[in-house]
Amino acid sequence: MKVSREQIAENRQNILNAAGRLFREHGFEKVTVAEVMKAAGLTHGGFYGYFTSKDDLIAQALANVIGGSTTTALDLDRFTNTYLSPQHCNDVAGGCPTAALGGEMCRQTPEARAAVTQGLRRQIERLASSAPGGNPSEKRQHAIGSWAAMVGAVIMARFSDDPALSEEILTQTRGWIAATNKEVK
Amino acid sequence: MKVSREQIAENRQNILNAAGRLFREHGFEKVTVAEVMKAAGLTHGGFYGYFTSKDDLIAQALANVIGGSTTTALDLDRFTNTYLSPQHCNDVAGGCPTAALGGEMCRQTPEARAAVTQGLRRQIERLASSAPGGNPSEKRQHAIGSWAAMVGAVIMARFSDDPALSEEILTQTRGWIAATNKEVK
DNA sequence: TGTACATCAGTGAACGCGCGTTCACTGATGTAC
DNA sequence: TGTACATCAGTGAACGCGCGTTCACTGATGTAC
Repeated sequence: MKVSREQIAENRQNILNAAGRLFREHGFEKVTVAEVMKAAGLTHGGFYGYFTSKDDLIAQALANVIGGSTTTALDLDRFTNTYLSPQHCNDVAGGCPTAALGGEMCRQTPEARAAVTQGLRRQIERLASSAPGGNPSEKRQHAIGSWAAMVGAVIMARFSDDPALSEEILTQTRGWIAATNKEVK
Repeated sequence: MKVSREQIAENRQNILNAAGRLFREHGFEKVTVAEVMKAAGLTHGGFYGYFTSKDDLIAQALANVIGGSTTTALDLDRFTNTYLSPQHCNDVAGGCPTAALGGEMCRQTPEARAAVTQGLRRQIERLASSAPGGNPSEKRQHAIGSWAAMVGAVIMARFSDDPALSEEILTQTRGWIAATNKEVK
């Protein structure tokens, strides 16, 4: 049956949100179009009214979850602690898309890669504004280095099958980033 | 037709090597059993004489590619420069399995995760031996922090669709790690 | 404002393809004599 | 050492399932009068 304009917009957003969570949790390949539609409260047949293909959904879901975060500057110390917390590490579906899907991104369509590259640029800029360092170039180096360490640490903490090792990776990386911050300040 | 014992051992190794490369390049899901067998010079029907399932192949291919590297200590400075080089960044199929597949590892079988966790432990120990720091605990923190940064940097450099940004991420992370090393020495 | 009708979002059955897995068969290997 | 035969790794056709995608149909929406 036909549906109101507002309902269409809401359904679209529901599909994108559901896809974003499911992709982060299970990866692009393991998630089916039917699962996404069901999670959004619809049936699979309606999918192609919203997207031209599954790849199109992937690109738009990434743009949605990345574009959703604000452009506000971040406090690097606080952000680091939140990012490297056990809570974030355990919340794959609701956590950082780069940590959950970054490894698969290099195999995605140009559209999808463009969306996450834009997100990467913005993230570096947000972190650089509050990074330690005497000049913009030093700040940027700190932002890139600590962002890389955060992403790598969460990925490794997540695949380790030993909780103690996972915990150690998060804690030690936090300590390491904090140490580099102090030294330059 | 039956085949000599040596040929069996060689075929098995060929399958594991082919799988290791294909998985790193395309991800676990996109690679088919038939493709792996073809790359190893065999037909797909013989696969189940070597492995009980595709998941079994994944676990054993990971153990093979990770167990293959030696336990020798690494020079952290030199290793960092090699790891964060454009060559390594471009060689997905022959490069670090953690960077290529780390993001998908948390969704794999317990056997596969056990193999890569063992590899992670060993890698930390190898790096820690040559890491800067006054005591083993400081060395270990440096090893973990810089290893996380290397993995994260290569992942992000690979998915960025802008070569200049990729290059910057590698270079800046290299510089950042080098800076933290000097400060403590 | 009320009514008739064209539009079109959503439904669910169906299609076709590809993949993991199975199996009967083949013929080289390696062993027993 | 040579020969006959049992073994079993490899082959390729086939199976069954699941997934992305299509499509004829439905019925609520929103517009034209």
